[in-house]
Amino acid sequence: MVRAPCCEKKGLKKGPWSLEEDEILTSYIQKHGHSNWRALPKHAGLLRCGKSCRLRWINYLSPDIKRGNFTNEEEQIIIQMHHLLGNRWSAIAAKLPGRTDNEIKNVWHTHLKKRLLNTNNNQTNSNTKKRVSKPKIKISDSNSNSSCLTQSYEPSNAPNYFLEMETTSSNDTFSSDFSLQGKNIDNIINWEDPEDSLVTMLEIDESFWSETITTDDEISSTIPLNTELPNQHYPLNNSFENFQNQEGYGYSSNSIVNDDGMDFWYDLNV
DNA sequence: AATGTAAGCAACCGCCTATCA
DNA sequence: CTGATAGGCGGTTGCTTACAT
Repeated sequence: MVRAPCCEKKGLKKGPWSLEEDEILTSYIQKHGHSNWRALPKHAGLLRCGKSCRLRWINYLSPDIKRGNFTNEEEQIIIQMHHLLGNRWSAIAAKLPGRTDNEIKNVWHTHLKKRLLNTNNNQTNSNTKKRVSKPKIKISDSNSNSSCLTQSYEPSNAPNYFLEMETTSSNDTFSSDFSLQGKNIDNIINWEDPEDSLVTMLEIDESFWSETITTDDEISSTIPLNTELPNQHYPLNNSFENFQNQEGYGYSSNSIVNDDGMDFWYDLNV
């Protein structure tokens, strides 16, 4: 049985919101909050479905929304987080306070994707023989010397680990997820919580976008199967499992292949 | 000035998961 | 355990505006 869309009730308005509707919704939420979106329009006197109200509030009316053009820094963050997370717009938005997933999605499709494609084409044209290395995600001991672009995340009471990423991929449909010899990175990193997250923003570094030749042999040793990960320090969540189910990607112990045939590696040195 | 085309963006649609009875 | 419901998410649509011819 297929559930009917919530907006199919007769008489519910669709399309752009009027100023009056905005004022009604804003006023109601400021007074009563939005604990129940489905019941909200009825109580507020709006001829909209709850989903529509929620979307309007979250994407436009909420006082937390930051308006205006994206800064270069914000765009770089989106680009890098997209390389890490793929089209997980809400997760990316969690790293950009005041920006909504919808807004980020729009910016990606209208600006950043084209920009990356152009950049990639220029690079390809300038050196067509250059092989693009496979993107590589590494988690390594913070005490080790590494020349890789390094993101430090050092939550209190946690061992010092670094998340490192090397990639030359500019594939606009690139999506990613990680598992570590059967242990997935989402069990280590709570992407949704900026307070507890191991991952803060990757530092912008020109080398991040440079093309390097990487052979499989260069990838350092992977974590032994019996290695204990410091899960006790990091809240578990099930986003990996959800993502896996939604996207249906196949993955093995240390490589992932997406629909476009792109694979990548990660390793964990402890 | 009129028309066609592209770009930008708000909003909708459908699916998924979490929750609860 | 099962089914219904609500909230959330990503993909997509379609309207509006800007720009080109």
